[in-house]
Amino acid sequence: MTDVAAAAGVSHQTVSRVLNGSELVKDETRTRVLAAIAELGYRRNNAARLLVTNRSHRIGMISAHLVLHGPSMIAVSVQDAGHKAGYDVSLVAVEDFTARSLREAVDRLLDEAVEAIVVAVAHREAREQVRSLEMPVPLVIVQGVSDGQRMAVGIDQEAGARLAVEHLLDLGHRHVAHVTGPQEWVEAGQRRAGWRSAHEHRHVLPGPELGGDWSPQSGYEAGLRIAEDPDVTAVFVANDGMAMGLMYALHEKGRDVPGEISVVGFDDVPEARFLWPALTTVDQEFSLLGRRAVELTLRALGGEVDPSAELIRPALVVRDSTAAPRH
Amino acid sequence: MTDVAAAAGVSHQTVSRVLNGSELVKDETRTRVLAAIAELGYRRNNAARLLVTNRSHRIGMISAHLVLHGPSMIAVSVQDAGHKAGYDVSLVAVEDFTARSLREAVDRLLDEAVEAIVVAVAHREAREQVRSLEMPVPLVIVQGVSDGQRMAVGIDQEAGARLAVEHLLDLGHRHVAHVTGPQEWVEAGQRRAGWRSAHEHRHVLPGPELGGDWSPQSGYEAGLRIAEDPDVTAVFVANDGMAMGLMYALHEKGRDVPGEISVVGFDDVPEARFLWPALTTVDQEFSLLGRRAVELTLRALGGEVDPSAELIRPALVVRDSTAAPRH
DNA sequence: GTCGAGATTGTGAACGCTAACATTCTAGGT
DNA sequence: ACCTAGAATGTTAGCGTTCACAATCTCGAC
Repeated sequence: MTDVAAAAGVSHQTVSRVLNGSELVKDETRTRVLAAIAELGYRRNNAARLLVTNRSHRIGMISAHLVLHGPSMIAVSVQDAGHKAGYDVSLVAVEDFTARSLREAVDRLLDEAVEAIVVAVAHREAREQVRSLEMPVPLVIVQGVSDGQRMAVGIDQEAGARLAVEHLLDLGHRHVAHVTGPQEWVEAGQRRAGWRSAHEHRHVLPGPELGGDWSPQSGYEAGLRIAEDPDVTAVFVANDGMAMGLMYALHEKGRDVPGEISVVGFDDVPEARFLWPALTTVDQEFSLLGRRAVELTLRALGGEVDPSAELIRPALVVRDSTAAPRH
Repeated sequence: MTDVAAAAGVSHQTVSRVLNGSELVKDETRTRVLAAIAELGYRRNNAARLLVTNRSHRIGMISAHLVLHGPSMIAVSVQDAGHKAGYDVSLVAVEDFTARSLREAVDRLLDEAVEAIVVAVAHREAREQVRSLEMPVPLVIVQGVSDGQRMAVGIDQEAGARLAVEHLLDLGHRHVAHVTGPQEWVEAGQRRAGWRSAHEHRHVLPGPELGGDWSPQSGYEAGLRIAEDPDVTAVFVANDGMAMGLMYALHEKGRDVPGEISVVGFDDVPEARFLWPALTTVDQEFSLLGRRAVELTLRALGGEVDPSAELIRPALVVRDSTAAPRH
């Protein structure tokens, strides 16, 4: 900066003013400074800047299971929205949810001087651990939150599940079976709750419930069991990956979808449309979620105390894996 | 730091020494300092540190198309490997490959004081643009590189394609059709080259070539055309997503896979095993790629000039979408 | 006891920037 | 010509570290 100042024949402070877009610089001086900057290929040192201003323009994000569709979409979209708002976003992926590994993740982010932390981990355990951590910066929760919750943005999982189940019930199915996600995930619990409440609302008993772990393999195993049960005519599967595995098992056992059994997934992964049959599923608008998360973070950073945001409503995408039951 | 020094009754320099694990501190003093640190909840300011040391312990990565399987796997694995090596990694996603947007991406990273930049964009245009940029830090290319290339790590796409095509030829197919990726991607070109060379090697003419853009939709369109051509008994599709679309089209047209037509994909996405029929495909070890990229970066940072690494060999995963042709 | 080498600790400056205040221009009014 | 308010610019200090060197301890050998 001193060099630039010398080259332009001004003081370093004037250079600083130009860089920060101050009004108090004569146009002619500004031009001269800018020219010097260009000529010298000068770039301002952000470490020094951060040191004195204490503003890093960086927000941190903690994620997990980045191989799964949802988490990775959220990570990308937060990153993107952050950039657009002039923030860098640092991502750290955790592999388990012990107090220790979360503490480490938070510390790593704090060391990077993040101004806020976005937690996109829908694991119950993780959630509690993080909450209990002392946090010198605002903390925003993404994913698996409930309505009205402060400092949190999310998609209404329960509503999504209800959409799926009601669609099936409307088609004339007596009840709907459910393949759940792992119950440690709050989303899994919420989708399950939606499934139950949709049945209750119609005063019918829900179909059988099978446990899964999001993986196609676990869906496959659930499918094998469902194929044996002549009573099941419709299944709501907690994500598209498992739905795929399940349909594979049904195929393998010679059960027709949707002729004998209707299937609804959750996520609307890009492949869903090209499964055979094309999968009816629930679409979650992840990119909007990311934007909302950043927006909320910014509000908190702006001094608003414990802002909250509305849940995003998912939408049902009806394709070919669902039909009325045959009698 | 001054506070800690005061609390421990030493000078700030001694605190600094403790923090940096210097040997020259009496055990007793060290203990006292550590206690003071813990008590005051002190954490060292990295901005100040960076300012004086000029080492950011951060490497930058430029990616694109993070929704696609390959790019996102690579991003995650570089990030991960970087962390394990004690580096933070900043990711910036570019949306197009103009000189301007790449310049911006690089600038953004340089502003974050990255010590090296990893470019994981397999777009020809992007590649050239980046190469032409003045770079004050080492630049490592990941993806779509060729053998022996300096400062680059990659997976041998051509070998992978040859594996796929030879498998089909070995089964007795006369020749193999190919659905390509977009030709702006160097991977797409390499897979295409592998497809051609496998045919040449057997002294047979390759089957028809259809253009795709990685999307299942484009695979679907290619599938529609292939379904009409009675001459095609085997297709090598440049990625699994398009293979899915293609198989969907074949189903729709009543063509049996693999009875009438065999299909091989590329990527081995987690869903591939659960397609119906389960997809034969080529597995790329992305996590290894990420590790190699970081390793190479570290070597360059360590002063080695233009280090190079071997290409990673992909593996064929044979499942149910391929079979011998009927006569 | 005294000296000196090595161990341990301390001191001051510097990294590149911005904040706060001080100084110098400039132009309009008298 | 002279004053003054506001515009434009400059000066100094300090952000929290580490580096280079200086100062002080400690302990064994004489």
